[in-house]
Amino acid sequence: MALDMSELEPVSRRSTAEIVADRIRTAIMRGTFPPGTQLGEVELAGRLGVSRGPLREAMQRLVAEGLLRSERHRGLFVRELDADDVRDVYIARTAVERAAALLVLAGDRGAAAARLTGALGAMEAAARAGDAVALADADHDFHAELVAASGSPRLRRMTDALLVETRMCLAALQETAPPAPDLLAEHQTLRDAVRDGDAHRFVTTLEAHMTDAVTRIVAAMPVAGGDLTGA
Amino acid sequence: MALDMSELEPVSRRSTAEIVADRIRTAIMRGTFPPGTQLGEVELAGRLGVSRGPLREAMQRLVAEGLLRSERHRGLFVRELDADDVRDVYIARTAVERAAALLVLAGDRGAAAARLTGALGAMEAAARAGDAVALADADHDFHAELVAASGSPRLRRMTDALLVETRMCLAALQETAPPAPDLLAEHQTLRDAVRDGDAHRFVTTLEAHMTDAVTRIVAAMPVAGGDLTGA
DNA sequence: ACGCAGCAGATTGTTGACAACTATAGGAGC
DNA sequence: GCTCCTATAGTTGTCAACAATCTGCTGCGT
Repeated sequence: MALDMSELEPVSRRSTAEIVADRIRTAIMRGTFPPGTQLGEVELAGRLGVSRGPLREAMQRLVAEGLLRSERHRGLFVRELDADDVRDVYIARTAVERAAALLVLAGDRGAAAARLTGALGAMEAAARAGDAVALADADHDFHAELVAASGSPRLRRMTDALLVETRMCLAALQETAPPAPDLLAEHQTLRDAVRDGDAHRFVTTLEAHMTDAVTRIVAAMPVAGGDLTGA
Repeated sequence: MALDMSELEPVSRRSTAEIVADRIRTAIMRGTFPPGTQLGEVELAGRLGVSRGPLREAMQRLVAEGLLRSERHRGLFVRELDADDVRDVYIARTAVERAAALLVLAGDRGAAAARLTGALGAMEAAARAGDAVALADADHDFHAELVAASGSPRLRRMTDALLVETRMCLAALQETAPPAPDLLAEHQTLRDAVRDGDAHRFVTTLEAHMTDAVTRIVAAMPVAGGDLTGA
């Protein structure tokens, strides 16, 4: 692992809006604010100990990321994701992670494989402990590490946003319970493909991994226009 | 082309921050604010006829998009792009546009090819007229249309941001003057590949197109640490 | 009973002023 | 002459109050 230089960094270099945005983002990710809920400005500002000004700035940031939906003079709502959104998230993730993996394969594969192995260890531990949320965290970290290892800031930023949306889906579905052994095996295959420099195997496994996740999530989703009328 | 339903849309559905962000984004794109310039809040707010509140919200949005760099208690600066950034932008663009093209090839190729042909017409007209900025606009539109035709909102949003950064590079270089005939031929090849459903040809041409652009831009860039000292 | 005008409550959008911080220019001391 | 300290100007960060708008309810008229 890299050195921990956090002690040397200035304390308050991050703006208040950024900190507030991070807090709300994780809250949305964890399912604290289910999709569709309205976020009142005064209540959130009071709860976070800031005024409405910085909070509104943070909200605009989240709107730009696609996590919130803003209706003028009506309020801010947590974005609701339908089946098409789930498909779209995974299409984008596949595109970005594929590109990241190709960059990794052209670079330092050993270091990347080591980082992925670390994330794999966390997944195994979570799976053994039967901790579903920890498993989701480790899964999240695995893919984040993969893209981070590519060294591309833009792919990294895109993935961060997409992973948050992924967690939103999972949180809304209240633990879709993917079969842990299969999940582990697939990620192990990805790690091995990175280690061995096998691009074709990686891409094939990744695409299968993504389409599997989509079908599982979409199947567990409540039907969009859930009425049983003939139309 | 699709129907023009703009008359039916509500007048002020877009928030002020969004409008302001669009204005500043295009200004940065067009090179009105060169990279590195500080954007004073009071001056911008006065020029746009809004107060500092909405303007700061718009700024946060642009910071989230990666167009601005915020230094606490010091100000907002237009992001400066070095050679690594150029490479990164084109890596991300290649990843996104490749995925978009594969979606298009799996969908309505004819409609997509028609939209691309329209953008190609604008490129030809601009090339004939020798209008470099119009050519850049048409080039921009071509790639935007391609990704829009994929029907993926997320790929669309990513491309919008990446294309703005692309224009930033070009504007900073004061018309890098790519050979117009070659540019036209490459885009024609891309259109034909979409029309014929030739995925391999499309990807190959796209990658060549991107790497060409990178080498051309990087070569025309001022050297990062442009001192001639021995180090 | 049903529908609609008008009102009350709450929420968002905007503004101007105040506080905190940074950078620069000038002068005192060595 | 050079360095360091200080005052000052200009910037950003934050806040509380004001204005505009939407929603739900009440009461009247048909």
